[in-house]
Amino acid sequence: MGIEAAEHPSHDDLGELFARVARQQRRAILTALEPCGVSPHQARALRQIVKTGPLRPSQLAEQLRISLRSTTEVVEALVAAGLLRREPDPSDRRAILVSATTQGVERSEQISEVRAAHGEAFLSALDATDRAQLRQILEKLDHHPE
Amino acid sequence: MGIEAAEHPSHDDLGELFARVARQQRRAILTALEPCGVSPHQARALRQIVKTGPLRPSQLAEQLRISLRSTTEVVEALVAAGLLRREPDPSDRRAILVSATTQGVERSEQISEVRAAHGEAFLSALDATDRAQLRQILEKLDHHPE
DNA sequence: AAATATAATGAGGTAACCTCTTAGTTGCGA
DNA sequence: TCGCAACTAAGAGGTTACCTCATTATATTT
Repeated sequence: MGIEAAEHPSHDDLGELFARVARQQRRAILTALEPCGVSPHQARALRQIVKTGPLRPSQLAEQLRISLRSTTEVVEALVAAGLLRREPDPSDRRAILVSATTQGVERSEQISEVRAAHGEAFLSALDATDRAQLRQILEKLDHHPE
Repeated sequence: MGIEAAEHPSHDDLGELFARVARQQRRAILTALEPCGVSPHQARALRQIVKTGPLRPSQLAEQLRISLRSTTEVVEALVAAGLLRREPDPSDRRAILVSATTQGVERSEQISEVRAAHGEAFLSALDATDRAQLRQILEKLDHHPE
């Protein structure tokens, strides 16, 4: 198929390498985040809300690129933890708005610190150039579905 | 905490971008692999066995960087699908050797084709230079735990 | 032979998703 | 203004890809 595909298995290998590294990263973050009492997934959602302000679940889903249903779930967990709050959306009674509680904002800051302190273990293997390159490449790979 | 952390959220963002792209990739592969009747995880294990020849579960675990228990699981599924075979290891009766069946080898080839054909949707957004860079960076990030 | 280590598996759990269905609410066209 | 399609979120239930801890069978060391 590809010209060089037979010589060295570029595509397949790269994909698997990527998947493997992603798995390792996920695990590292999971461990680093443990003392914060939130999963990586929850941390991402919390962070997004803190960053953008109150959102509807559907908007949050869009921004996190996950399904609406999964968003409901994550929000639920964060509400239970007292980090998010659900309020009715005044402009549409079908909808709700999810916003961060004071505790949520604090926790989000704590999470950022923990991540920074932990060096994001993972990314600390890269210098600034690598990180910039990686960012560029990842941005090419990040498909916004609309 | 980092000097530039306040100006542009380099670490955190990059980590999340990475996670997001990884998730998208996982989904793409999952879909692409559906007609092959194996999950991405299973495909990786099968591929490894086909590539290296018979292995003990513990060796496979090491190579895939997953726990022994998870390996048992994946092997089980592939044995059930008729793609792998368990045989006693003649040199140690506690151990078994996992090897690919003829069907397993064929399926592995089919999987490679499907992946190539599907363009690995994901990686096709990158040119050769990007791919080479990405590979280098990922190799720096891939920690072999020993 | 007894103690210890090792190989794999059983039991059971978690995170991070998913789809399909259900239940209000809205808004629009007849 | 009545009726219905469209939309919002959540309930029900499933899947993938992991994990740890306990158990069983064998091997190795003492």
